[in-house]
Amino acid sequence: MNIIIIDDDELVTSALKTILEASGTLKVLASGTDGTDAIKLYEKYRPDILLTDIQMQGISGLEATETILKKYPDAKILLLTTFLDDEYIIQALRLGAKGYILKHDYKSILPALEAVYSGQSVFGTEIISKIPELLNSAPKFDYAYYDINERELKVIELIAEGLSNKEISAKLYLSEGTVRNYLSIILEKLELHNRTQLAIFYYKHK
Amino acid sequence: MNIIIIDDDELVTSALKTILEASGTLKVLASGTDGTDAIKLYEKYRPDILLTDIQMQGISGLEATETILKKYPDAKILLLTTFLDDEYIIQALRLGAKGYILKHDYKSILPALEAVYSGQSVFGTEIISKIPELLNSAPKFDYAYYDINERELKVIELIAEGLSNKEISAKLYLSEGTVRNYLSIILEKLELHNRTQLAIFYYKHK
DNA sequence: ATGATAAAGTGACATTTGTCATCTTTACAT
DNA sequence: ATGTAAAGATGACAAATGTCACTTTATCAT
Repeated sequence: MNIIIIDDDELVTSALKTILEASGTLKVLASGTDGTDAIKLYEKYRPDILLTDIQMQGISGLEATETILKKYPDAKILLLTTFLDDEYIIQALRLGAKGYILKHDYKSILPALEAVYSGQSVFGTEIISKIPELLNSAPKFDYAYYDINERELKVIELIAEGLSNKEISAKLYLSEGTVRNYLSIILEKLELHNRTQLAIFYYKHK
Repeated sequence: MNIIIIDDDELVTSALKTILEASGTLKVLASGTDGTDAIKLYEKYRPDILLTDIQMQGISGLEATETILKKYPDAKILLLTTFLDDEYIIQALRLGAKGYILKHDYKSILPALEAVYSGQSVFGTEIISKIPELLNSAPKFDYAYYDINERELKVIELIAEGLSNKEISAKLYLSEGTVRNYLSIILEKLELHNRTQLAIFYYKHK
């Protein structure tokens, strides 16, 4: 298995090279210190796997991943990073990286490389279990931003359950007219035109 | 690394035992042929990893996974199966299995075990890229089941975009009255009461 | 050619929805 | 205590929505 290692810190790349090659199962073809190196070296060597840090000067590991995968969709890229950042993880999943490993989990690196080499994808257990949240919480509705208060929010939620104004008024101990007024105000704030659009908006942003 | 192997076919378990132990890095503590064995043997040996088939007589690998994880939340269970079945995959992800490997991908098994042993989760690349769909398409709307035809479906989609009957009629070159009739029929078929509920239904099932 | 079936339209109707201007009540800050 | 907001209510109204019973038109198998 031939790999390329990219990391900001040359101490890290050389340490990794030593450790990984000691296993006897792989060869480090080259190493670099930023996204530009990653792209150049990938094109030059076409390694089995590119092992790269995310946070780096200039072009990040994620940007490099995107560029490389656009040109070589089968590229196997394993991301190496210091911490679990939801944004990074979402990006990594969307782009199609084959793995996301924490640096301090150094014992995981070689097994992860082996698994990726054999065609699998490797992510931390915490990541797998968090995927549903990660993907749902993408846009997220900022009620405060739209100046929606508690009461109005309650009305929105009930509309999003498909209730009529009358049913909502009963549930909230308000008169039907009041509910209508709330709805009218909500629609204006959100720049929508009817309750159906509101329900749709709610499901798209929640 | 100590593991237990479960598979319907004893030929498979013995072959796996031979192949895997040849690596010199792991020991097969025991093997069994169904979900009951899986549970019993897991409790008896508490292996580092339980490698189990899904389809088996009696208690399936997924049911065994659920039972074991309920009692031992930290159990590392790697599922082994013959094909990619969306339902199985969803279950596996929900339950918290540490991996899902295809049997014919025999070269992946050892690396996957190593990666799981080191604390990672291993899933096929196809699975990772399909996760968004898998999680969204969980219940899936069977239009045919509800006896919804092409035209009606189109109306549903436009309502789910928040359009009014008038706008829909313009888009579909129908009269507004006809659109109203379609809606009325759709609501009856789906046992809903208004267009907002229909939009919600659409987003929940698509 | 004709009868059956599906697709589309009409008109009438009761409800619901959304908008607006205008109260009443309550709270509460000064 | 007094003025000013906020929360809630009312009533009136136009427009949109949903239901129903029919009619028209087209299609197509026999």
